[in-house]
Amino acid sequence: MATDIAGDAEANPPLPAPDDLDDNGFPTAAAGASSFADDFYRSGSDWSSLQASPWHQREPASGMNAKGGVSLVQSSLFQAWGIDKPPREEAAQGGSLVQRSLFQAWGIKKPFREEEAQVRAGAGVSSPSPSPSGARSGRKRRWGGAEENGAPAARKSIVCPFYKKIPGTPFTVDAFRYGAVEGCSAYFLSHFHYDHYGGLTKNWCHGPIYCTALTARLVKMLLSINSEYICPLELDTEYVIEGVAVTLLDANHCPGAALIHFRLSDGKTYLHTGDFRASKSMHLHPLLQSGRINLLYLDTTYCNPKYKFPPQEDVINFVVRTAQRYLKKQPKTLIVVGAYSIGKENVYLAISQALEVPIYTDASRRRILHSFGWPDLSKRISSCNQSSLHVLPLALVQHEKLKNYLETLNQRFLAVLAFRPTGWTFSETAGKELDLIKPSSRGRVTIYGVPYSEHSSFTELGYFLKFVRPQKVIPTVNVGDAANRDKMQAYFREWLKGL
DNA sequence: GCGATCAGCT
DNA sequence: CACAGCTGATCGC
Repeated sequence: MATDIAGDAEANPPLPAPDDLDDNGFPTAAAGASSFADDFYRSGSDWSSLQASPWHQREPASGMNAKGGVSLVQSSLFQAWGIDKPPREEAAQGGSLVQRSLFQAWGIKKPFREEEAQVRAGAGVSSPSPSPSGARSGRKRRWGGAEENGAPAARKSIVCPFYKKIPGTPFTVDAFRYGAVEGCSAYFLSHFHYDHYGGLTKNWCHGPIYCTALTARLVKMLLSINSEYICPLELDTEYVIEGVAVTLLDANHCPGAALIHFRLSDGKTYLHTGDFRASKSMHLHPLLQSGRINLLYLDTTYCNPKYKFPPQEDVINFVVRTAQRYLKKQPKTLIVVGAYSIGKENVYLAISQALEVPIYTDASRRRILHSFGWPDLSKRISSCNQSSLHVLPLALVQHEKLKNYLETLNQRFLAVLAFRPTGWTFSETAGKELDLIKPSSRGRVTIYGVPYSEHSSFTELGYFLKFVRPQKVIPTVNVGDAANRDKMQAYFREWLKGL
């Protein structure tokens, strides 16, 4: 059979579901709303090979515990496959985790959901938006905005889009802004960036949140989520959750970011990339080498040939060399790296190591960075702003603001050299040499935009798809625009041709 | 007054 | 362009 791609134009529409569950195991939404299958087909795809029995009728997998929750079936896949891996901090102290109920380990008193504990209609999801697919003139999707006619829509009125649901399971990924999602009893968080955890507040009460241990620490620390909802999972360790084998893999994105691998009891395997940068090391992972992926949820942030950028290592070398050059010319130069809450750590860590200077940043970021538990990073963090390396919010990396910032450090520095690491500024100079990057200078402030991306480039996406050979692909980014969806689907088709 | 969310902006 | 937010205004309590 030819590879099916989400969005195939000549796909046949499905028969209407006979009851309140569609043939992928998702409850059909309230009247007027769309089911997973409806939305999937509407986006133009053949869904026929993904039939799965409804989740609430399936037999639990053998590893599932009596309470219908979670049990650990293998302590580590690396262990199981005889691959050497250094022990992680949590794993080292939690050896007994393997045998114990994870509910107990996480301090959960009772399972969140028994079979009948379906989300009540109207509990958190009110009547559906008239335009659920939200094609909004190229703007990023907004949630819960007032619709055109009449009174402002109730909050949380936007339903969870199908591409955040995992068919045949009661799972969603990065779907926290829709209140209680019908049929969902386990909410996965791929990584701690706002556009993925948005909607998670201290009042969260819709079900357990599964994520990596590092992400779990951030959720607890910064969002004040009741810790009984937070379920940290070790990387490369298979868990059985609601009868589905789940494994988190390093996503090579920001600290704590994970790919999520699902193996259903009927043998279907799905991979959700969250946000990721495809890398060679992923090709070595046992779970991605063995067997085919039936369905791939793909981070398509840069799924366009105009996005080309070098390996992160090359960019880091460029940044370090540039910093050294400026310091030689002017020893009283302040080096600034712009960054969001988490991500880009390796850029300033490399500068810190090469120049042998500590990393200064404000107290809130220091707290976040220390929470990673990375000794090489922690030991270089300083609370003294006399260091010549500062990490600032990206919003501050502008000429006027850096000029003001320099003045607050009265005379300690005479110039500022700042870096904005991002993927998309490089689209213009695509294919060019790093050394051709021209900084923007104004007075004593020099700013370099550098193509340091934590998402896959277009070519890396191509390599990844050819390696994974998914039967179907669901893009998860830039899906608001139909023309763009079609373009991406054409790329997928081309990459997978003949595989 | 307070926390959550929104439009606008980068 | 569109990353992953940030700022200031507004909403609901």
